[in-house]
Amino acid sequence: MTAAVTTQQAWGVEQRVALLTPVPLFAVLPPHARQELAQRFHPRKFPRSAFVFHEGQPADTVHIVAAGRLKTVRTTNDGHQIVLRLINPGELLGVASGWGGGLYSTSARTLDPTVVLQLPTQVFTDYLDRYPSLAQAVINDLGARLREAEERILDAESANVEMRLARALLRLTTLPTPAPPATTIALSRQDLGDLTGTTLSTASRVLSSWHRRGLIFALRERVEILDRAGLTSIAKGS
Amino acid sequence: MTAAVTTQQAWGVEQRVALLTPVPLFAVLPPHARQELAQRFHPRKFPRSAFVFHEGQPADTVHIVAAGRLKTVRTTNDGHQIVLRLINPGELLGVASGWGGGLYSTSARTLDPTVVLQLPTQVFTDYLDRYPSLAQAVINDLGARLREAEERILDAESANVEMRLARALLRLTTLPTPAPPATTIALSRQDLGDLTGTTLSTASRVLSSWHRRGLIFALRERVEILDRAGLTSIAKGS
DNA sequence: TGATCTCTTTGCGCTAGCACAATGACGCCA
DNA sequence: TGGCGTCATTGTGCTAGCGCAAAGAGATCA
Repeated sequence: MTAAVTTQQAWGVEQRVALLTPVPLFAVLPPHARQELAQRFHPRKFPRSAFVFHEGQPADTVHIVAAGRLKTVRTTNDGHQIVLRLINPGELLGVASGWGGGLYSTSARTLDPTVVLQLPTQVFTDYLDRYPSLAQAVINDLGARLREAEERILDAESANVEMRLARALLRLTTLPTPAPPATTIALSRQDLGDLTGTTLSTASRVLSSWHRRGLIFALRERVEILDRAGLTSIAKGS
Repeated sequence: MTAAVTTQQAWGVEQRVALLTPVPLFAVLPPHARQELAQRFHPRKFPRSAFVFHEGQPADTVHIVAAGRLKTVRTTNDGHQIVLRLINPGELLGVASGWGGGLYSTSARTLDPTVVLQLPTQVFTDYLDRYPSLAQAVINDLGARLREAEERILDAESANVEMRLARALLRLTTLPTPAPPATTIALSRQDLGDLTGTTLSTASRVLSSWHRRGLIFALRERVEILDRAGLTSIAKGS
């Protein structure tokens, strides 16, 4: 998953292909197409907390995360930050944001030092035209993201802060493998708040309370889940 | 837009094609493909307040609204209703809901007497494979819906009830033509509440207040916008 | 080993808007 | 034209959670 991408030079063919191989979306491409595509991505490194792009910029690039993590954020008029999506290695970014010569509707910012592979949108759409299976895979992906977004709307409009936070923690550790749920969430209280539509203070308060109750182990920029069942019960509304 | 579809019998070739012609998504198809596709849609009529499908059912059908209006809704554990999307004539439904043999994640219910054209998902994906331009159009559409959904998340998590309601009214009358904004919204207070994540009571209270202030004209199951600028100012947070 | 910076905890008052509920208006059908 | 069902209005508490703010841990770097 997190390939050994630590230097800036040396992007050999095999290395490039190796970065693309684990990406689910490109699994549908025949090997030679994947190899060709790998050549056209342009790798870039970003430090922690850097912006990969800003809301309002022309959306002319498709990005894929090779290593590290990103968040997409929007800032409201009154200075509020909302985290709309977290993006892990292997995931695509900038596909929905703007298509028809549009602008990015969010900003993208790194959570860790991150390597991103960038591709001109035009090239990507060419591939979509040539490989219907890739287009179908993209449709699949967007459909899944749309369902996630609707889930979030539901949460935001009907669940209280405790439920939203519990659901977020569970989701963040369940994605997307059907196998063993993770146990650690590496996010600040601020980011957890921005992700659940609450404030730093409230998120901190709730997590502290859960820590005291033994549901989680709360430390700096990290939450360890101790009692999954307990959180599930809170997520459902006690 | 609302073709003269009032009888249940008599679905001639021209009539079927006429239903498909104004659908933006199918504009990219060559005429013969559109004609062929028209033959495979199965038309169905629904009375007001009827369910076209229920959350949890297998998502094996793609729907297109020929006349009338639909809403997609979800009911929360505590009996709350949330309206996730309104669907007007010419729009597609069931594309994102379930793709990979999934289930509908929402229920779809008519707001008016409605005619829906139904197509097996399998047939639709076949067309996606054969016509890359259709696939691109679908990707476009999903992208736009994703941006709308993110906008709604933003609203839900950062705006107060007045702002959310004002924004909803403005959006409902602006979509999607760049031309003259409409002035009437034909929705009950309940639906407006379910659409903005508030209650019937609160929606009613706010609209009454705006009515008194001359911003809107509020009557049964209908809102007329009188002062667009005033609403815009509220939408931005006064 | 401090100095400093970032992240977190916690207290306190305040209010938006929900829950609950009764009453009133409108429209449809026989 | 009266009766009934649906939709809307409005009143009265009550509380979840925000805003503001100060003080307390961990990290990081020289």
